[in-house]
Amino acid sequence: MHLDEQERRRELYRLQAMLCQVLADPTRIELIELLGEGPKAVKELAQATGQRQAKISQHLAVLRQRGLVHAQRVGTEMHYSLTDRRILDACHLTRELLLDQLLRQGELAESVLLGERG
Amino acid sequence: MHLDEQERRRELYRLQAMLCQVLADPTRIELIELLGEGPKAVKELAQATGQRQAKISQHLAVLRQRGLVHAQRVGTEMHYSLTDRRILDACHLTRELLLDQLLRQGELAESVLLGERG
DNA sequence: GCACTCTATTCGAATACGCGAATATTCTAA
DNA sequence: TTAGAATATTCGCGTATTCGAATAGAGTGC
Repeated sequence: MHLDEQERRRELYRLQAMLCQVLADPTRIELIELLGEGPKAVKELAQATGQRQAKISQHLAVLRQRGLVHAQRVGTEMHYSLTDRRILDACHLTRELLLDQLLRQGELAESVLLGERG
Repeated sequence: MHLDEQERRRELYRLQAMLCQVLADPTRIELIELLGEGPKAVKELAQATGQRQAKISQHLAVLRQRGLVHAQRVGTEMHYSLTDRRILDACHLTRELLLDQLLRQGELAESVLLGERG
């Protein structure tokens, strides 16, 4: 299989979209943030997030399949950790973007309110 | 409505997930990259991506609704541009992550092959 | 072996998404 | 006002995702 430049670029976009899809879930984002503090067992994660264990395992499976986290058995527990701490950077960058958006929207809302008053 | 610390954080995760969802489509990523070069008309974007106009408009609508791009009418054309160039940074960071993942997987594949041979 | 803990998977239903096709809207020019 | 170009929207279908509920492993200790 030989791909020309454009096809290669589009294939990359496709994979990148799949990666973003993994980050497109609030529970998974929270898991990534928690694992940013260090390795944690599933039970801990379930407790910290307040979600059912099955749900956490499901999301961890997604993160695992996409290679974002790594699992290691310790007795009966599974300890999960991030495979690459830059995953956190990506999360934080998108969060910054989000906060700026919210700020802008806030300004917009404010100006709208001012406009209504004027 | 008053939210405690944890609820506020989870609300932020929810919004962040929505933002990532927008980035979780190859066509939209390509549009963002193209708009990174400067403002472009819908027709140009359709041409550059090789996709039908309706599809491009649909994706632009998503980007617009989420505030990632801004549209300006010029005659009969609509010129789209990025509202914040850091959207590009976010895309590039996730792409770096992806490339490293692919590299690691390549190394893994290589070691598996070596293992098979050994 | 059995009981217990921790974790993973499967299933089904509800919801959300992406797409093509068709249609509608908006502007320009004559 | 009619034609035509550029863009937007709607609709319907196939598919993917998420969740809870239930169930299945896997490891430990007795």
